[in-house]
Amino acid sequence: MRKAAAKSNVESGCACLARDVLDRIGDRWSVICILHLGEHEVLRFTELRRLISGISQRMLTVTLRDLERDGFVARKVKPVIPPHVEYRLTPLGRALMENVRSLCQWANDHQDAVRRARESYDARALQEVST
Amino acid sequence: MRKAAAKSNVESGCACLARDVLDRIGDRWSVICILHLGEHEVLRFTELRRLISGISQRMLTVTLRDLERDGFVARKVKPVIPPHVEYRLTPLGRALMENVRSLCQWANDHQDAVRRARESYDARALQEVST
DNA sequence: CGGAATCCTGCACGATACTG
DNA sequence: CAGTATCGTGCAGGATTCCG
Repeated sequence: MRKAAAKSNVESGCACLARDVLDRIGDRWSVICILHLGEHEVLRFTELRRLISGISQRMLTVTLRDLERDGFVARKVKPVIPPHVEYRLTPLGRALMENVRSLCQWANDHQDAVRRARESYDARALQEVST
Repeated sequence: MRKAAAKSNVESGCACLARDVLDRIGDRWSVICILHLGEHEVLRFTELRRLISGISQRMLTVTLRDLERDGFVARKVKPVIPPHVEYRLTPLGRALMENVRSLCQWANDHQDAVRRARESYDARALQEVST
């Protein structure tokens, strides 16, 4: 959901909506990053990369930069060779993580309901085709 | 975030994450639809269209269909001419709305913090360029 | 090690036109 | 009124290569 992040945030009549924050939650990689950082306190770039199997190195860079830019993640560079960079949640980031956590909780609890609704919907749609 | 909805939901090692639900929350139109339906109990297609200024009629169709498919929205067609279609939240949809609401609340409360973080980040980035 | 730069592709979404 | 069908396109995001 990086995509929406670029969109002009001019909202409908619905005023705020705080798209900025919702976008991060809609972004798959951001959520995973936040959850991992919530569990490990501090992580290096490559450690995160290993934890999040499937992420391209570019997306990890971009995701972390955005999270840092929004004040959710703190990035600390130790000027040594080879480079040593640490990432951790800021207090704001931790607050966000709490929300994400409870939301994931709710989502999991109702995941089955969604799956069933989807299956029955698809089944009905299929029937109409055969009609 | 309709985009991610098409993605294979094979998650990393992080197991669940209930991407299905998070995607809806990341989707701008879905959130707006849900909030409006939460306020009006029942709405017709065109009423929603007017409430959500800026949405294309195609996106409203697609968004509503997805929400219905996932069991968040109920669609009732009255077979008259001209057609009369009503949309309302299901119990599951209302539950989702509660979450969305409180999340928006939190987002609004911290929107300023994010904006400030962003500005200071951008300011620093600009400085380095001029260096 | 932790990125930045570049290229390439698919698909999300808007605009437009047509229908029962 | 409430959609569906079709086309055009911008840009998100993966793969690859190079760098301090």
